[in-house]
Amino acid sequence: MPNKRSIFREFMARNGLKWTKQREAILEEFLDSKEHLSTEALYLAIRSKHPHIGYATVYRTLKLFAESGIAEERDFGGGQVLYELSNRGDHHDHLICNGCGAIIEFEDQSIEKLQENVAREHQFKITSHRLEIFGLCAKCSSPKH
Amino acid sequence: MPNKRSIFREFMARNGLKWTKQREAILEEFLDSKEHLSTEALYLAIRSKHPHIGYATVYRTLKLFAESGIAEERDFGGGQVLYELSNRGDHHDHLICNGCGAIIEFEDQSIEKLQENVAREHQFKITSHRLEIFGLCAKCSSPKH
DNA sequence: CACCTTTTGAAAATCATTTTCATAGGGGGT
DNA sequence: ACCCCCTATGAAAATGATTTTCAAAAGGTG
Repeated sequence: MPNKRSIFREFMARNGLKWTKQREAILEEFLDSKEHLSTEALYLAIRSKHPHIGYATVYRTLKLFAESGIAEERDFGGGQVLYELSNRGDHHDHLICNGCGAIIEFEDQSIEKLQENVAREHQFKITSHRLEIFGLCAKCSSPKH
Repeated sequence: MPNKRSIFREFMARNGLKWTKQREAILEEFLDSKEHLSTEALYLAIRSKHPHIGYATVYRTLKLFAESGIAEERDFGGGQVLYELSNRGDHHDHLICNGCGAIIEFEDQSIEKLQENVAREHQFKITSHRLEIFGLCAKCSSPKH
């Protein structure tokens, strides 16, 4: 099980891309952080340690993460694209709290199966899908809040 | 079954908003057009008949359609928000062809049920959800293309 | 170590969408 | 029908996320 660091380095090598200290710093920061973060959030986190790294570089590097497969782009409609570490193979979907912004992941094979049925009925070849459920999480829907 | 025209007019009246010729023209054009269209597409369609109507007015009016309930905003991630006429009550989801851009609607009660189960497990209160399946439609995945 | 190519950072450019602001126009009250 | 007040409109500027430009600064390969 190659880790994300080596997957990314291999991706870079395979595509004749260079290993720079900026990319390394951004990778480390990304791997350390919790999931679902915006380019802006990552940029700000990195800025404290590496004030010289520019916004554009963070954007460009996150795109590379997505291309290499170690990260996935998520557009939950908040105006900003979020990136999350991809957990090889297994697909998951999201519950998104409109109250506190929490993002809860879940996996449901039955739903996946039913989606495949729907696609089959339409002779549609699936390449990807997304299921997002919006609402209020347990905390935000409790009377105390 | 009040039609969309009257629903919208009532919404306007109820909120002290005015009935203008621009809004009427935009409404008519919107009701006439096929579903899932961008503000830009609607603006261009209207421009031929009403060259005086501005881009901003189309944006503002589409937002009103969404607020009034006669239309729904959809963000399929193509950079532009699309609007579709809302078909009373029933929820549907989408198959989106990456080849020709076709958007196929479908409804599946079993999937909805499973979503409710997932939400219940997380004590999550659903307000809305979206399920989008991306891939190739029958036409685009056939060998001839 | 040289050289060629990619990368970087800052600033400018894009693109969809929103806002500003001065003018025009609904529509309720008279 | 006329006023008057407030909303609506259009053109242009503003916004905000993301992308591109471009000259200067490295990778890394031979």
